[in-house]
Amino acid sequence: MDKKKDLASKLRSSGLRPTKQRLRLAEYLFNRSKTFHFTVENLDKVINKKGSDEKVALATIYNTVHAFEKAGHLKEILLKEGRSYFDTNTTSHHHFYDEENNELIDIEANNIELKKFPTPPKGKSIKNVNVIINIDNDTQNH
Amino acid sequence: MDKKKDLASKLRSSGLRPTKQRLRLAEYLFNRSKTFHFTVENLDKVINKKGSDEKVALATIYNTVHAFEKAGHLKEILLKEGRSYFDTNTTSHHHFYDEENNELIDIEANNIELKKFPTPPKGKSIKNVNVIINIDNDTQNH
DNA sequence: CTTCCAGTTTAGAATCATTATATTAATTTC
DNA sequence: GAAATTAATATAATGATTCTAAACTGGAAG
Repeated sequence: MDKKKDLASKLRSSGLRPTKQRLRLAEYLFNRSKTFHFTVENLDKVINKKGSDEKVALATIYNTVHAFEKAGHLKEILLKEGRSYFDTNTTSHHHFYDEENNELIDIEANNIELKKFPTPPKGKSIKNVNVIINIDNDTQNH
Repeated sequence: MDKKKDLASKLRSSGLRPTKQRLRLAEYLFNRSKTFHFTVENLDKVINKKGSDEKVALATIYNTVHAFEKAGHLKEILLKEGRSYFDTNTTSHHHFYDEENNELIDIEANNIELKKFPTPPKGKSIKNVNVIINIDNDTQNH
């Protein structure tokens, strides 16, 4: 199957040796039709669920996720302190965050437009813009 | 001096007993002309710098900062995982974040306006919007 | 093929910020 | 003021993440 080969070259062209573990994680993360959000804890649970063929060490999952992030295949999302969230959608976009259900929903970049735009301080330029819209149940009005 | 008295009633009206430690922290945090950003580590260093009259336990600093946050006197800012940032500016506003100098700069809410605005999922309403604009040195162009 | 070795994986220890615990101290209430 | 409640403290515990040092592997070079 040539999906495996594609992954291997994706890794290679990022300067990452396509090891068994990286391919396994890459396959889980990238061989799907829709992008998604996850934590390292999630990933560990899925990859190392009981009965799975071969375990991948937690340290390797951390290493790999960071390597993928550095290579631009993942984006980190800052949501709450104490836990890192990652997104396989690496295009410029934003998020709804539903704290109730601990759920993240993508907002396409072109669905948010900053009308006014502040000038960055002298000598600095904008690297990226990060919008998180926190949402609530609106049943009981506060 | 009636600043102290003001602080005490500020605490009391938030349901917080004006203890020595809370007053000390409140004085440091709120009796100043400009709002600012800090971490618990910062605060601990300043409050418990050697030679200071009386130490405040680190746990108390955490408790107090959280109590102040809950009472609406502080806002938490999510910047990088692993460390919480707080802001004494509790009005609705946004931030530039200069990762180079690890510096936060306020952007007034009315300097950013979302032109298009996505509709939140059914049954949900917007609680707050959080914009962080990451900035870079623009000397060497990438 | 075999050898070799830089790059990887691994288990477990270490770290760091934060939170919990259990005791002591300070405030408010009666 | 004494009792009751809330807060402060030192220290231990936690939980996510990073470090370490040893074992392993992919793939380049013979």
